[in-house]
Amino acid sequence: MEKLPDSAYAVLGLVDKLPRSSGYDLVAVAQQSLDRFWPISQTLLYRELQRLANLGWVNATRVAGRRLPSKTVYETTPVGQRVLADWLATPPAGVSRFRSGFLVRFFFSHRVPAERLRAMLGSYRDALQAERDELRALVDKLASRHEPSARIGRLAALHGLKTAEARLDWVADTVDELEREPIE
Amino acid sequence: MEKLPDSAYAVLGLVDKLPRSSGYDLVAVAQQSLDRFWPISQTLLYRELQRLANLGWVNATRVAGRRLPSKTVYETTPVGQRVLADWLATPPAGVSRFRSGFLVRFFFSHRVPAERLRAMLGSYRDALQAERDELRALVDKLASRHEPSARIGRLAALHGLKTAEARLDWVADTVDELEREPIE
DNA sequence: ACCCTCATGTAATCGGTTACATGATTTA
DNA sequence: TAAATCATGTAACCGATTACATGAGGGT
Repeated sequence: MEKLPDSAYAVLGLVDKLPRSSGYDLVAVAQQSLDRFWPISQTLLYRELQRLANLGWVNATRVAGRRLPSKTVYETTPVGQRVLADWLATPPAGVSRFRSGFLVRFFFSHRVPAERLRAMLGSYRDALQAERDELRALVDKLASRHEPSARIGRLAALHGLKTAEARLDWVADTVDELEREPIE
Repeated sequence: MEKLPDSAYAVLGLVDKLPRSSGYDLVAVAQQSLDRFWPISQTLLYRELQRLANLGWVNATRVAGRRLPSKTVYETTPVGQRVLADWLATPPAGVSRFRSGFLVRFFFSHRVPAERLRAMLGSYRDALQAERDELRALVDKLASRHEPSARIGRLAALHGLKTAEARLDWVADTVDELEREPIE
């Protein structure tokens, strides 16, 4: 059994979650929800859709539109559903590889004048606050709905919210410490 | 001015931070420190080193070793230092794109039996705890040292520590909620 | 003799992004 | 008739990883 990139399974999951959706629809969904913790570009999504169809994990059905342009809709096959279940059960390889544009800069900020360092921390805080506010709004919005997917979405958003809040605390602490004891 | 990937500047930063180090040394440093928030593989590091030398941002000096094999050591040029300072001052593009193998699975866990879901959360918690313990140890180790680089390293580690702790809280809350109100 | 550390690379592949192209249909 | 939405793609590139190759010197 060949091992595909996680993005392939993510697309499989999307198809399973929203059966009989077009690629176009799935792109929109991916951009709104999944994008925060597993970005998938439009091109990639279509490519994976092709692959999944070739593997027989999803069925592609052409639907002639009477008013809207005709489209292809997808749904998972029994095989696809089993593969998806298997993938969900395998723990992700290693810890989450995350790349932080802020931290990599911060790490090299020896020699950076204190004032600049404060500015860096400031714009990081701004970005975090924006993210926190968005996620807070999303959590609130989903709190009123009780279907499984809404609950899961809310919990995923909460994960991001807690993360952002913790990092905002870190920024505050760090600013304090650097004020009390500037570096060099 | 051409725009290079952040990894190029990260390597430039490494050279600047540890002047007259060999590629081999820098690989080791990158693997230990930078790896958590900006992984750079050995191959990539050597490639970027080449590029930086060609650009004149670092000087490469061949050092014949009498006992150890000869090596090439690097140091930033004045131009390189200015470029590095500029890069440090530019805020990172967008928010940090992070990919979570756990969250992407969790997001598709509709239909996953409650027991499995608990197992997923459990192994996520294990990974987080391991990360938290490592970072805690690193923070403690660096707390005793007061040079700029140790302080920055400690603060960067604290960033990861706080993040891991917040996520562990999230796991606990989520396990509670799913116990009180299972999904479907 | 053999393995470990030091030291630096090449080759192949791939996952993913950016930019662009196309065309139909609906709405203003 | 012009813009917006729906819908799907191609081409090119690139950053990064994996796997492998090589060789010298020191330690057991």
